[in-house]
Amino acid sequence: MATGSPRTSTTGENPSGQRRRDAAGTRQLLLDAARRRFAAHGYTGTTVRDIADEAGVNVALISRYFASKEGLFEACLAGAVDELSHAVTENVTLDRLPQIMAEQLAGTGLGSRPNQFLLLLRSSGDERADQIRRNTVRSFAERLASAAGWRPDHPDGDRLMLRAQIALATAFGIVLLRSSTGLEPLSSATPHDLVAPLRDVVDGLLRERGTR
Amino acid sequence: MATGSPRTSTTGENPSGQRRRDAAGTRQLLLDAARRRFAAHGYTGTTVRDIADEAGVNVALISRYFASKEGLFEACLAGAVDELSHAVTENVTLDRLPQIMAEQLAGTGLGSRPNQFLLLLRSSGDERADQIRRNTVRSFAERLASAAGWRPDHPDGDRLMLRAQIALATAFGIVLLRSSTGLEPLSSATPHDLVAPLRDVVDGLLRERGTR
DNA sequence: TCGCCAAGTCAGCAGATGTTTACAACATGC
DNA sequence: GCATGTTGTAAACATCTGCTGACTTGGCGA
Repeated sequence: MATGSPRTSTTGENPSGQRRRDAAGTRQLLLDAARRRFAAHGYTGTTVRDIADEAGVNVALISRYFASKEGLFEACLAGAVDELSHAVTENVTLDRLPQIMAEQLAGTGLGSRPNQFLLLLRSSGDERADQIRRNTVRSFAERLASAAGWRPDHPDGDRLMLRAQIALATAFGIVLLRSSTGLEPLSSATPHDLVAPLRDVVDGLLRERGTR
Repeated sequence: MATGSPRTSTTGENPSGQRRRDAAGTRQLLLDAARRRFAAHGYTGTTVRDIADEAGVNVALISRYFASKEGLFEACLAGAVDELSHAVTENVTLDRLPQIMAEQLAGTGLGSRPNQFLLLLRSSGDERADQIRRNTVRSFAERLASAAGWRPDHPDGDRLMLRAQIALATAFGIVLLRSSTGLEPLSSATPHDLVAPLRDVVDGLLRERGTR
């Protein structure tokens, strides 16, 4: 795997297109490497030396730029939350949801897209990071529930929220199975392969058939 | 939390009902503690001293009885696979599936039931253990697919298998969300709460509506 | 050109971690 | 009682891990 996206700078580049001394660029290299490592091996399964090596950067710079391993993890989480929140907008409709989920779960954008989801499932033991994780997951569940007509004071709202959370669980489970086991055909499924089954799941869970 | 189930022996017990020297009992204490720890914190997030302390046993006995931390993990995995295979029988029907899933996911049996599922998602880095995990997950997916009419040479069998794997992903995702985030109402949902949504998921994914 | 500060390197510390080794406590057969 | 094998304990080990402090190197403005 590559050591990360090439640094995009306008001055001081060496022949390979990378700057030799570029704080922002180095920071980003560390973030990218850390996201991959944390997502793949979890927090405790990743060492700062692993990250530094993958980024092609000295270990001590992690402490310099992120204060600590936990700081780096929080930065990764914040970035992932940011991108995901942008992808799954606040006002989703049930009709568009399966397509969005399929693209996010199996998106081919650098192959780094599913990492975002995985990060949300990786506990670091750090209380503040876990708080971010929890809030993010809850926020996503509420967006799903809203798409199904849920409102904070909805009568029988718990039932709908539970179903939204189960739909979210399906998404997380798919990412996890794809990354953690080589389960086929799921692991190689394209967004196009996933959208029809996901539509059936979403419809089955969230499409109201009366109050049932 | 208790240090595990009381040792069941017939001789040499002390006043508290526990034998002071009982290899099989100690082994079991270690297995129970390890299952809880591994499921809750993952392989790398669990130290042998954690396990030994929770079991109330000396650390060195892990090496004695299981050769290594990896050996202990494999033993945990084998036990979990055993219990789960027994719970989800080979010939399941689509009708009974939601009830079985709900009970396995939210079963109150000691509160240790969902751990089994979690263990299947915890990678140890050990190649042999990961092989067990993969094979087990694949076996479960095939049982689900079979319930939906899938056969090894089924025409368009991949489509059905993919859907079965997504159903399995839902199960794993639910366990994960329940344990990893305190997401409500999902985390407190009883088997009874889960069975209706799960039925909708299973029906939506696996119940054939013609060949579609 | 030169001084200065940011960016990067290097070695090492203190604690944690998996494992081993030597030893003590106990139960059992004689 | 005593020898013997089993069970449990304690300490130490080599290595790994996160982090730090002193140092070097490079780039930029004066």
